[in-house]
Amino acid sequence: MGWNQLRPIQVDAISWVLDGRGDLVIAAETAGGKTEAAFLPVISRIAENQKPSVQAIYVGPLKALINDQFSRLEDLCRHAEIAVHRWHGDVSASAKRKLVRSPTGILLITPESIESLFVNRSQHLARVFGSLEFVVVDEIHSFMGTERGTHLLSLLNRLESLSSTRPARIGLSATIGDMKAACEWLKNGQSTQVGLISGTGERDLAIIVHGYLKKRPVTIPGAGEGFPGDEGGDEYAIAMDIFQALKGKTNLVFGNQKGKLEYYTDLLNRISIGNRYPPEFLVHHGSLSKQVRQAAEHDMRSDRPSTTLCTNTLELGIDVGFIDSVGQLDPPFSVGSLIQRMGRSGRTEGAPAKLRFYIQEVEPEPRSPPWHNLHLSLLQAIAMVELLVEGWCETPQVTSPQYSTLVQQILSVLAQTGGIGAQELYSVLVRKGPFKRVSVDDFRMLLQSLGDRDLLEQMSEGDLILGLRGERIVRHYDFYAAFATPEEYRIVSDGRDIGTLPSLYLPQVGHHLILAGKRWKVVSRDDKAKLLVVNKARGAKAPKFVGGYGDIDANIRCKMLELLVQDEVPTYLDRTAATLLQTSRSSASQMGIHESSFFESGQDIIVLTWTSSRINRTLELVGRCAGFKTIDIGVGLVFEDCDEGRVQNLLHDYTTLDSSGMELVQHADVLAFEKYDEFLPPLLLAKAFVETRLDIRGARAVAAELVEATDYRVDS
DNA sequence: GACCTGCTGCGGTATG
Repeated sequence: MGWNQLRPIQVDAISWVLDGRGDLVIAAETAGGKTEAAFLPVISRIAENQKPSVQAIYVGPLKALINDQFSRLEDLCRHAEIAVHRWHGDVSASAKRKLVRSPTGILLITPESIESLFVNRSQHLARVFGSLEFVVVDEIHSFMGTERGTHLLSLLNRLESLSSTRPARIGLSATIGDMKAACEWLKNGQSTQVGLISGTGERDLAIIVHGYLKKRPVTIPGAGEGFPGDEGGDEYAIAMDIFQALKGKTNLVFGNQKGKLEYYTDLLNRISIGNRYPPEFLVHHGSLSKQVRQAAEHDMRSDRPSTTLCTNTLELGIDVGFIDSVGQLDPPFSVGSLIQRMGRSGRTEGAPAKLRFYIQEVEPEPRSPPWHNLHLSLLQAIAMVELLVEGWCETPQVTSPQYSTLVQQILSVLAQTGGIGAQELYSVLVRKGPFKRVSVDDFRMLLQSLGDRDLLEQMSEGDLILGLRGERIVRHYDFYAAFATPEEYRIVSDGRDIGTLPSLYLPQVGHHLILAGKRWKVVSRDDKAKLLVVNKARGAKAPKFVGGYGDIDANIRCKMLELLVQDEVPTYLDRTAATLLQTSRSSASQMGIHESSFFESGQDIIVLTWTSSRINRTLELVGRCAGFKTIDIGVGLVFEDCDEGRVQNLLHDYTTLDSSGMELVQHADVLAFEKYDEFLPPLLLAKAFVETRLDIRGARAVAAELVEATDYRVDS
């Protein structure tokens, strides 16, 4: 291959795997040679002793990633004469039939396609995977703590039980906060030891944080329309700065909201044309059609400069060629995400990664609540940069029992076997599989509930089989994924797919729309085909998508508070950002943030907790449960129409209460989040909510800290 | 005040 030498992680992985020392996690940055580290020894082992069975599988989270790895592995395997196959939704049925007829070598596959094998080709599985020796899982950090991850672990467990010997698992991961958690995830309760090989990836960073203050429109009484004040901090100013800094080179600008990225792409291209410059801004996200996305990817790899505004779609390792610098609109939701995004720039030897933040704050009104003066977005961005430089990164939380995914796996095993006893079902999925925390009683209750809803039925001799409704669910092609997706309409122009929009926010016929960075007018709507036909137009309105809240780690909030009580101004802030930080510090000191966590605001009490989203969500429900009107504001909570003493008592009482959290559930607005939650009995639905959305122990610890800090102040 | 991911079998028609 023209390589001069192997990298250290490759040398270590080769001896680990060739010595047969068992399961392994390999952690290194993107393009750190992880794939070769895993596959060089795997290929050696297979070449020694080829069998008429798939001997190694590679599981990847994306079709595009599988396609990339497929070409790389084909090159590596050519001389060893080992076949490489891929299996995902875009692979032809004939290629799939061919593999099933004569299984060999290495198979690259998605979790959903493994699921489809169990449902549609169960009679061939023992032959195809009877001599499976290696299971390689790529990007395991993207699976940890998600439904898709639990789904995958269940499938691997079922797959491995078909093989005569237990295959070795090799996980490939980006660096996460606690690598042991990745080893534990891969091991999934089995008694094996999991080795860890980590690559070091120190790089120089060039970071600047641009701050903007958007003035509120000033309304003069009697003048009717408000008119804007100083134009310095609005979206146009931000776009102007992006245009000046990024034009003429190839860059990525990450954002958190698809609608906002569409808006900025349109604005940036208008600015380009207005300045007699080619419109070279592209957009890339999950609601754009495959053709639109591939066109953007193609442009990025070409020599022509272009800047692509994107979401996490371009965060994982898809090849987009050389990227000069990375922009970030608003702070992202995790440091891990920031590291991955930054890692996409300056991929040449010795070149620093370049990162530009664009953070817009809005000027508070005279009667705004006090935390509006703290410029929380800016604080969050700075906190994340500080944590990144310190080398800290989140560890994905893997805690929940995932009843929704268990429902899917029960239906899948029933489809695979045609019928099975309840005890054996329990053994396959719970005792040996990833649902170990589900008790026998809960499992029985779940089966009962699925029986009541006609998903399954019990025959007279005791075996469970699919019910009529269960049969319908399993036979629909929507069954294979463990995660839910909202209902969408396809947006089509001239017979070509542009993208999709959620049914919830469809523009009306005759109205305008920006999508794929272009302007459209809605011509017609077909509810049966879920189709919106559009034509090119001059009018424009940014699209709206369905969204929720991002969970933020406690450490980020903690660092935000730290920044408020320090004096030092980081060197990577521009002038406005530095001024805004000073303003938030003086507001914080005026509030008395050093002395207390409790603040009066009108009739309300504000408690600033500076902790995780999950803890705040829990404390919000604790308040509601005790009859308070409580609102979660991200960095803390508001207790409406209240006084500090009552809040203190509430928190104090909560620290002494020994509760499981189940009493909080009835005060939550929504309980069902996951795909098969609608089939759960109420008790399990409540348990799932407590385990995945709340943090009972954390909330109690924070409540105790808040109360103790107050006691100390009163005493002294 | 959020983002992302995945998917089968079929019947029809065109091509070799």
